[in-house]
Amino acid sequence: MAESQPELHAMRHSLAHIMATAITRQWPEVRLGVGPVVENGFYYDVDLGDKQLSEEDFAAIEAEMKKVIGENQPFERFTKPVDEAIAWAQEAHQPYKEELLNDLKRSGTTVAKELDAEELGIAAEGDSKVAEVSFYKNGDFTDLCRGPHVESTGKVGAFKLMRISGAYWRGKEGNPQMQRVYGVAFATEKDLRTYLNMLEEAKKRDHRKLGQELDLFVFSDLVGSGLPLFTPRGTVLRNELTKFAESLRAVSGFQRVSIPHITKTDLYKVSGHWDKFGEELFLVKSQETSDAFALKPMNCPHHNQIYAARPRSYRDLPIKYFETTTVYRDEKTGELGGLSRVRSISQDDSHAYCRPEQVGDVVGDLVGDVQTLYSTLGMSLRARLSFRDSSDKYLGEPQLWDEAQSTIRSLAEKNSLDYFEAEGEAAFYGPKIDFMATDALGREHQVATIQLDFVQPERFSLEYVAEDGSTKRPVMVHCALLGSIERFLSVYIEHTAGKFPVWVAPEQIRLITVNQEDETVGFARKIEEQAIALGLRIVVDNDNESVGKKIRNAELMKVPYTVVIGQKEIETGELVPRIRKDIEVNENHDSHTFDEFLKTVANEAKSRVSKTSL
RNA sequence: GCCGCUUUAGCUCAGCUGGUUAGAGCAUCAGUUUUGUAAACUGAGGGUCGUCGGUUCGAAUCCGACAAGCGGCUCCA
Repeated sequence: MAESQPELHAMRHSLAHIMATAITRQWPEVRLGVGPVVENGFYYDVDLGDKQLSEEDFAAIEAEMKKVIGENQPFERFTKPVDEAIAWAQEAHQPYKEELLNDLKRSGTTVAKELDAEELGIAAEGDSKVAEVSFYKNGDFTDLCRGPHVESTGKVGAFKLMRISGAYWRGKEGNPQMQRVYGVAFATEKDLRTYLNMLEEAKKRDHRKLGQELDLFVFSDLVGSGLPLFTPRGTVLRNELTKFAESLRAVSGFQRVSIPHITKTDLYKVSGHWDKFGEELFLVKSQETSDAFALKPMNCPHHNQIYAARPRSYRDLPIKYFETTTVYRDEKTGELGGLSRVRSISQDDSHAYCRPEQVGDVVGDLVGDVQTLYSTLGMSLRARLSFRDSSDKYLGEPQLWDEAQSTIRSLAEKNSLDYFEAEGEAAFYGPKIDFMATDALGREHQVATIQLDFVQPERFSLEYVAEDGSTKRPVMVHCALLGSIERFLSVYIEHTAGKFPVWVAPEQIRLITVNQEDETVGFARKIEEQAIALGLRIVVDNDNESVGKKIRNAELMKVPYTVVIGQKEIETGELVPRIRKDIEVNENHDSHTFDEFLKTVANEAKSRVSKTSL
């Protein structure tokens, strides 16, 4: 979905100016922040003092924007010496612009990230880094701007204002809060409609909505925000996905371990997490001892203690532990939402301890597992190789880093990953591979990750005895295939729109009885028993409702196979299954005996085929 | 945590500018019906209108605080 055409970029940028023009016409006292292009559109940060914009103002702003567009004002570029520009900003009562200009003058950039925190917004003194700055003018509206723009306001394609939100000036808490008005924009009316339709579709698939409709999970005010409770159906979903992930682990030689969900806080003082993530810890108080406890926010330190419990030989390595377990993080309330961001995070977590020369094999296996998992789920993958840059924030021996990074790079080649390298994205403790999965709507989500860790083995003094009798440090490899299972479910529910393939479907077959007579219900029960014996998830619907109504209910619950049972089926022992539309059927299901039908479905489930077209 | 919006029955929603016993559809329950591939019929139960406080003769309706949800910001080992 990346839009990279320079023209479209210019259109969006110009629309930001046009919106600022429109807002300035209506509220001349407006103080403007920045108005950049973002994915799919643009925004402008505005400060209207006491006046709070709301979405009700959109109609008026859009109308005014259309007027500006209709006026087809040319965008004129001109430059001013930087000091004149500052004077202009002061005169125009644009303090935010003035601040930007001062940054430009002093540092040659306005990018907050590139400026030291204490430098931000300080008036410039002495020599200027830039001599001149550029402006764009359309009609009466003039704005400090690097450009580029379209020729004139008439040439901006199609747009729509979308929403409004609070945003700190320059993203810094403590700075004045501005209002950010977002719009989307595309080259043509048609592209805009396509995009809006995609949003509609995404809304229909929203996992929170489907979670409610398909009875997958709930929240309770009494339990608390960010703590999802999984219903029987939702639990099936979770379990099938984790079972699959776990089965891949077993093949790669991981051993299952099991740890408590709390620990003395001392553990995190040793690991170093206490200082870095202390605020995210849920603290637990003992009424018995004076020790301070915490709910675990990650599993590695616990797993490390299993490794450290006895001397390890180079011959034992790699030692690989895995576990599907839940960690708890006291996320800020404003960050929580559906299953995407929760406070109880289940992970299919693993830690492998290996000799440096084994890193390639260990990571290679994991990369293979990630590929198998996501191709089975019908999602394409992209990998980001997160390496270090030249700064000194990274711990561990540089030589280890270099070797590991080149190992990772060659693995990416060998596994023909669709990858790119990102310098400076590594964790301070080691390089990593982050996987992004693309869903059915073309949205990309960060999912699995494989991280090398040179630091924790050091902190916990993890060792093994080498061939020559010396003591050495193992390298640790963290990996979660699904990542956060809750977040993964949110992605997967939206990817499939709730039409789960047979192997994950909470209910695979629904039997609908035509009436409630003993003979009919008895027959259905017998089929149910057979199905259960084959490991299938089946439900008999013998409610006192019309067949049409019961079909409808099964359809709404997106059950893959529905079978109506009446006199005909009892007499012939054959059935005509009703098959959910997205399921591609190779075999001829038309005239099956119940026995054959159940076996076919059981095989489909067992082989984890996803014969669905999403 | 910050800004804005929202919160009425299990679900989806109505309830005009504060004024008598707060409504609907679906769901639930009961009865009738014994049903053939996307909604049978009749009836009943169910809400201290998110919570607490305030204004008022009177609050679902106005104000405040808190909580939860939503959209963003920020953060994300």
